[in-house]
Order: sequence, then structure tokens, then C-alpha cells
Amino acid sequence: MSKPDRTFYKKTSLELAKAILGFYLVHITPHGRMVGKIVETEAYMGIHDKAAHSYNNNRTKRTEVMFGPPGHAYIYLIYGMYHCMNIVAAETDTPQAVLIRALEPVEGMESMAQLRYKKSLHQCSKKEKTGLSNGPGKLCQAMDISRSENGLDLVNSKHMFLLEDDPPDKKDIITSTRINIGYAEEAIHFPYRFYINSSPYVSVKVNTSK
DNA sequence: ATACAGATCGGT
DNA sequence: CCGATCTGTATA
Repeated sequence: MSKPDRTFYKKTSLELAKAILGFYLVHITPHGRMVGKIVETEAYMGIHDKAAHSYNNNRTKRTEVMFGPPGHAYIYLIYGMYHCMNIVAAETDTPQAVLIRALEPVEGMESMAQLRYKKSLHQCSKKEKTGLSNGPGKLCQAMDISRSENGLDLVNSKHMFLLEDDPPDKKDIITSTRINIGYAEEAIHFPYRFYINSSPYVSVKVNTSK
């Protein structure tokens, strides 16, 4: 398995969001090496997307990374207590990003359990195990990702990067609207969320009945 | 200087 | 459904 290079990230956030499904996110920390498979993403399409932090070319200290080159991490604090991790897409001055919404734990689950619940994995209920990383705030807590990693270059960093893997079966990928963007008017309805349907680690699944 | 809302989560 | 909790951002 190999690390994607810079050109891999130089695509629209919509394309990148689909392309990284099934890839691995690796973070090497003092707690050990932790790896999760990316099973859910959302695209934030930049200056015309009312759900995006960079909507209307909103360039501030917080959103600055998105205006830079692709392949860097955009990490912000939400609701005063959780972090969300994004990967910057597209080219410089095109502020698009992909939010990582859920991971399937692959390696370092013992450390993840400690960071999430302050207890060891074998004392976790089944629900707690799937709850390790099935949401954007949860996965940052489990993988020890915070604003100290903001701006980090996933192409060159030895500590945090992606590893590419075979794409999932196309039939297994569901497209839906994004979560918790009720303020975004028409953008509420944009089909910018993607997930691997067979994964039990997806945060919210679409109601397929009815 | 102040006000206010938020790309979430966990418990009722 | 509701509250936690605090920063980033806008407004004045």
C-alpha cells in the first residue's frame, strides 16, 4: 500500500470524497500507531457551498489552510469540545475540503479505547466498540487528532498520512445529503455525503425502507 | 467589547 | 429532545 502523492489530492472535494473511501488514515502518536479505514466522508465545495466554512470566500485564521495547497489537514474545534478533521482538496486558492465522518478501526484499538473511554478494549461493550470512531468528533478523539495537527501536510508528514487501498465495490457506496447543516438553505439538499453501506461504523444510515 | 451560533455527542 | 462548553466570527 502506498501514500497518495500531491496530485492525487488535486481534485474537487466531491471527487476526493469518493476517492478516499476505503483508504486508511494513519496517525503515529505517543500512544502508538493508530489506523482506521475511511468509511464515510462529506464534500464541502467551497465558495458557493453555503454549508462550507469557506462559503463566500470567507478567509479567516481558522479557514486559512483550505486556501492553501491540497493534501493538508484542516482541523477545527466544534461546539467548544470536539474536533473535526478534513482533507484539503483542489488547488491553491480554491478552498474545498473533505470531512472525514467515520472510520473503521484497524490498528491501535487498545489506545483508541483508552482515549475514548479511559478503559481497556476488553471492558468495552459491543456498542462502545462500534462507537470508537463512528462520527467526526469521535474519530478525532480515538485517533488523538486535535488542532495541533491543523495544517499538517499528509503528503510529507511521517506522523499522519493516508494509505491507498482498493476502492470498495461501487454497489456498496451510498450517496446522501450531509449531516447537521440545517442552516445551509439550498445546499441542504446537495448529495455530497458518501459512505460504505456494509460498514457497521457509519454514523447515520439513510432510511432505505418506504 | 460584546453577542451568538455551531460540519457533535451523550444522556433522558 | 436537550444541555454541555468555548472558540471563531461578525457587528458595533
